[in-house]
Amino acid sequence: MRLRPPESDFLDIRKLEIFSGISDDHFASLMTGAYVQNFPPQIELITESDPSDFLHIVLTGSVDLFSSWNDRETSMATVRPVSTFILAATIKDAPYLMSARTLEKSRIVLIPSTDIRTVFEIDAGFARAVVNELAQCYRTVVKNTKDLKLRTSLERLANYLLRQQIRAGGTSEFELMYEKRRLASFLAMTPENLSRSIKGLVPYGVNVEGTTVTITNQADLELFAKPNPLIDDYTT
Amino acid sequence: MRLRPPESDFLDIRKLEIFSGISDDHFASLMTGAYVQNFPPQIELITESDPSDFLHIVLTGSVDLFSSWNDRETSMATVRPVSTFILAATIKDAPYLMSARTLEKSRIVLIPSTDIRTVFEIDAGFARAVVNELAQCYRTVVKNTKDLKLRTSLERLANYLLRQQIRAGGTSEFELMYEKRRLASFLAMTPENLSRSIKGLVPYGVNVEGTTVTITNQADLELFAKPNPLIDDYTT
DNA sequence: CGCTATGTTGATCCATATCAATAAGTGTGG
DNA sequence: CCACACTTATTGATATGGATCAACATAGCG
Repeated sequence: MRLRPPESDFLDIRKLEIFSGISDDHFASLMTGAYVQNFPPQIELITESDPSDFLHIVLTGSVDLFSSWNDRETSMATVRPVSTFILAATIKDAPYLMSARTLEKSRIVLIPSTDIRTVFEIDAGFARAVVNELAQCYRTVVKNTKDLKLRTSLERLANYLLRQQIRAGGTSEFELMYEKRRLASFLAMTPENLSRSIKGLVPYGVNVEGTTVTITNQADLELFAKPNPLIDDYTT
Repeated sequence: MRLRPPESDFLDIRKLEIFSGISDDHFASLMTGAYVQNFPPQIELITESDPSDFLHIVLTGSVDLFSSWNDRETSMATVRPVSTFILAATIKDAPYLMSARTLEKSRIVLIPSTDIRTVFEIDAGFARAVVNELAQCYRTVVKNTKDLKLRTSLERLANYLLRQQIRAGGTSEFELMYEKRRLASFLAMTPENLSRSIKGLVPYGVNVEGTTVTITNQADLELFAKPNPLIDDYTT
């Protein structure tokens, strides 16, 4: 079951922002303890409240981060290749705040948290990169909170579509990255409400057929959505 | 206008978690460039989207972090002594995502962001402490998001009161830390809704007179609120 | 003191959730 | 390859949490 990462994965991981400043030695020693595994879809990789034993890296596929309370569940984020997740818990040696499950067949690297913390203590370049990654994560969650607190669900949907459009390269037609059920949960609405909201955006120049989104009136949609870099730009 | 921090402040700052691992030399050099200022209440210290010129530290008083979009405004957090804010923006050299205003007369230290970034690059102990602080901040915001997405406003209020009770030392009677207007905004509700929600908690053993909260039935309140460390414990 | 901002209460409206039924995919095994 | 089961998406009807609007009370504050 335990498999060292092969060279090809190794290179993908090395290219990650978070390993940009690490010494080759320290990187090698992290890889020595690392696992790589292929998971089928819908596998729960981690469960909230569990101790954070591994830093996870998604090489291929995608992973849903979600949370539960009192029989309710909500999708918090989707992790796509190549990026890490559960970094904060690993660093703080604190329990996971979110659960994670594969959305599709996914290739995941697991690096023991103790190894991460050890290298973090002795490799200043790595520590700096971790700070950058965490600062990025923090800012993303803050933006998300602003989205939730300052916008209605229709506005959240409109801005979400504009963000996806940019990720898809700015074309007027693009595909939804995941199923509407979970999109609804991510946007803090019910599936029924999402269904109706999609229709509610037709007057602003949006058409959705299945998973295909077509922006028929970019100007109108932007006028309605009022996208703002301090909420919608996930790169800064 | 520019004032070096006097010795007494200096000591308070030095004791901050974030300066625990820093060398005396580097700390001294940060203090050399630092300002200390007393601000009256309701002064806007920073404005979202502005470049992050200073790391701020609240010595006394309190500061509200808030955000706006499309003529709406929401309170994101309250910073109380002695702690820093806007660390992520400082580290990333990115624009502020939130604005900040004093709630009361407050004594604030300002350390030029460039100085912070410089020391951060050369002082590994400081870098590690920054990581810890950021990881903490990140986890707090994640908890906040879970609170928002998984709970109704009544449940958020109930859990907020339980958290405040703990902060106040666990006594059945304690004071609300700030005005209801802003508490409502922080909890993502209107003042009217908060007013009614407070009444809505009477059946669960809560009485509020002015700013004095009395928990008359701890068990009932907890049964209703279902507090959870993965949402409500801000220390882990 | 009065003035202004904050808090409360009531009436109403609206966004969104919930419940229910149907339709449309999606996957599985015969 | 199709039939069946099962999940997901849509649509309609209704309920409800919370917002809004308006009036009044209260409390800080110059």
